[in-house]
Amino acid sequence: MTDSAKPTLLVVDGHSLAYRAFFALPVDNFSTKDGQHTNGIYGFLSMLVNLIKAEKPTHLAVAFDMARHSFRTDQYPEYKANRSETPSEFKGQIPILQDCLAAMSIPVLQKEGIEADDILATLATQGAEQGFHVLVCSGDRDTIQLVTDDVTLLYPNVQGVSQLKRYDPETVVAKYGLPPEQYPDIAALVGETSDNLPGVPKVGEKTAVKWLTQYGSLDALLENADKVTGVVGNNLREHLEDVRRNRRLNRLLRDVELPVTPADLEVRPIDAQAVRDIFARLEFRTLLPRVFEVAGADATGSDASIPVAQAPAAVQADAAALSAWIADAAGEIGVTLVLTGGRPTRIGLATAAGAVEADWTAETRDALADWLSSDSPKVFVDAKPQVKALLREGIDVGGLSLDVLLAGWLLRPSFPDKNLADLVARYLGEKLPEADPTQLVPETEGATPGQLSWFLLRVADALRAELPAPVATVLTDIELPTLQALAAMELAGVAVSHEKLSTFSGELAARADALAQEAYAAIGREVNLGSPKQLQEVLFDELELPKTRKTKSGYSTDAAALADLQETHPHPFLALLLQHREATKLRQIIESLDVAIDDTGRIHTTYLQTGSQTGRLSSTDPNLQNIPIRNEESSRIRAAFEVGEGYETLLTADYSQIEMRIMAHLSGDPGLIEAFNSGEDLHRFVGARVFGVAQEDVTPAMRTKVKAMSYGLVYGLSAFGLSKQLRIDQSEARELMMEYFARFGAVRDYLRTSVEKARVDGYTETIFGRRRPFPDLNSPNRVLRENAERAALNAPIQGSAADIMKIALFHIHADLGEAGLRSRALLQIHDELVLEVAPGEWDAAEQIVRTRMGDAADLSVPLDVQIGRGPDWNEAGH
DNA sequence: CAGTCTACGTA
DNA sequence: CGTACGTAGACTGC
Repeated sequence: MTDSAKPTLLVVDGHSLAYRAFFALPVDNFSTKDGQHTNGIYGFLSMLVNLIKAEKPTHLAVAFDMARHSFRTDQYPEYKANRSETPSEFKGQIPILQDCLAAMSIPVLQKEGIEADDILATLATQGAEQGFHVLVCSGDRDTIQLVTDDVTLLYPNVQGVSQLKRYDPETVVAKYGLPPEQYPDIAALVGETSDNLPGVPKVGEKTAVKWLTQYGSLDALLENADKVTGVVGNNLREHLEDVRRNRRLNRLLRDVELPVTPADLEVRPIDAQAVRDIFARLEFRTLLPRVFEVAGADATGSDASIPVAQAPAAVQADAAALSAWIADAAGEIGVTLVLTGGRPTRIGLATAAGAVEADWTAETRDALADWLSSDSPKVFVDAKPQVKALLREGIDVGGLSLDVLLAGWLLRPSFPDKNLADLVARYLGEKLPEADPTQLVPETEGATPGQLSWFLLRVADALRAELPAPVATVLTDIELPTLQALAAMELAGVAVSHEKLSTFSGELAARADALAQEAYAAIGREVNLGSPKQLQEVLFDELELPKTRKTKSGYSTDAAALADLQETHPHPFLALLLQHREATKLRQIIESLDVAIDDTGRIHTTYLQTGSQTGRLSSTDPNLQNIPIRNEESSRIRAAFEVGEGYETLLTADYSQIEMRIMAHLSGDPGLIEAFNSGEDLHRFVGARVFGVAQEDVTPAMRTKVKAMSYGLVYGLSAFGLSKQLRIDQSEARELMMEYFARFGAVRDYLRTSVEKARVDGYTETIFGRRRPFPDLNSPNRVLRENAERAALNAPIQGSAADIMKIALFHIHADLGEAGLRSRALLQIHDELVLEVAPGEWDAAEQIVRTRMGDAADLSVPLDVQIGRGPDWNEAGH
């Protein structure tokens, strides 16, 4: 057998190489947004990928040390005792690295009481015996002893892990003057500082090699120790035991009992979906294609090794055949509507038994309309655009029993799958047939609408099996009804006055220009006021103002920082810059609204029902949930949102202090519950309790403080944060918190226990059963853990509020429809709804809104609803 | 041209 | 060192 025909076994010491990578790569460049350090993981995987690419191993494993103690420390407690504590930033990366390796289907080996190098030694020995060419990759010099004609050592250079030096027997002899098996003898004499193994004083490699050459072996040298002359001879005689101990400890075990043999380590296909998931979480973008390249997988689609799944061919049908097929079909039907420009063009239907599809024509529409609006159960993937398209066709879809995209989001709100292909890969472990858009004549045909329906039906089964009962209830009782209300709201849109917007925009543009000119004059040159980088030059170099809060690439020029500067080092430029920012920001918002107005004078946002991790909606294109409200100027923007033609007025309805009410309910705090039941001003009530004064004696300053505290609680506020927010000493903030909790102790108890419960359960839960996983609550990384704690504290509160608003919304939508009213919901801004009320319908609409919002949840405190009325959003909002 | 950073609007 | 979002412009790197 020639060498190149031999299988290659690559065994890697994961711990030592990741540790080198950890120190070689700057941690700042390798952390995720939320603070997980990834430099060790990245460096290791990067090296491994290069190694696999270069060496093309047929068999592969990575070994890890298990804990600090091993049989070596049992024999010699001081072994490696001089090593400083492993940084916790590194420790936390090891389990994640092992998850990565698992996703890449690379065996991870570790064993109690055994070091990684012993596992490498055992596998190398077995591998060589069994006809493998073995590559050992380790950062520990003791592995040199493993080198033979069949075993090559890859040893990292000092710089890090990017360069590996190859050691074969010749290289070892060239470097040390002795064959590999004698390297431990050299090491025993010289000692190994990093392992806390002292050798013979004054003896280095040169002397050790000279002696070993002269006497032939370590045993012979030790026997003849009395013959060695000089000071070093004396040292040797005085340290014979050290040398014997070193030699005993640096011998790697070659007979560790392992659950695998080299033959079991054959390279297997990676789990493409798992790799994508974990790399997404670690924010490894460039590494992903490299891993897929060496794995021979396709980075854009699913794993190449997973065959494209086959769906039964869909029967091409006409209107009559569709009607007949539906009449025959039993149970749930998967529905896929192909849309072009928001209009249906094709439809595919499927049951487990088979699929059917047709072009969407007037005939098919009529054949399907009754069934589509009936209660007969239908499953969709991403139903909202399809429901919307059907609404355009005059069909109000009924029997919406499942949307697999929503179900997938409820299961994993952090990384929702984007489409059916993702879901098929994750929940069926199959690859959805997709046409390759880069090929003119695609090798694989994409699935047809009927086949897509067939797949989505199977995904639905798999998802249902995974949905915990409370989460399934959230899906059917909250999300699906909400989806239909949202579809109608998006379709309705909101009327916005182009005239009002463009007038205002023009004024703002002029103002911004004037402010910019003044600002240039104040500093004697022109800069791009929108460039933080250029502003930093002006502020900190030219004006020599004191440095502000650090950002990733310099110092902050945000509004808070500029306001601070203005207070300590007033300069006209600062105020002008702030005003310019304000004017341009407003103008941006106005412009983005203006271009979104359609030819009927309305703006149609898109609500992302899977856009948050807490259960809230988000709004895009344009975002109508962040329309300014705080200052005078912004009321002019809101005034541009008007009641539409054919309608009488806008109605706004918002929950007051819903999150604090949920806090009162969840904590059961008697004081807070009383506060809400008393109907008094919450912050006045709380202020009176906290400061021990009568309610009428609560000063505005007191009210501000408890208000900040109350809101802060919902977000996991610290004394530090509170002091910053209120611009008071930390000690005063701490005092305030103490007083607050002395009066409202159940709140603190609730917050504590809810995080602890989440730590054990791994997730938080809203009042209605919506869950959000929090794996980082047990992270060794403090930043990560504490971030997770604050988010976990907030999730049930924000999430329950979102649930309540959704429940209110879909009931309002349904009630208005059932009452035969034309009035309709238009916007949802988390705790506020905006409706358009038709002439003569005010009383009925207001009654529905009031009742449905007030009764959306049965809490131990009332849900207070504020309703406003007016011709535009500004007036209605007051 | 795509992705990141900074800044900022809302609840 | 307070949660949850989306968007814009400047900048960076391919």
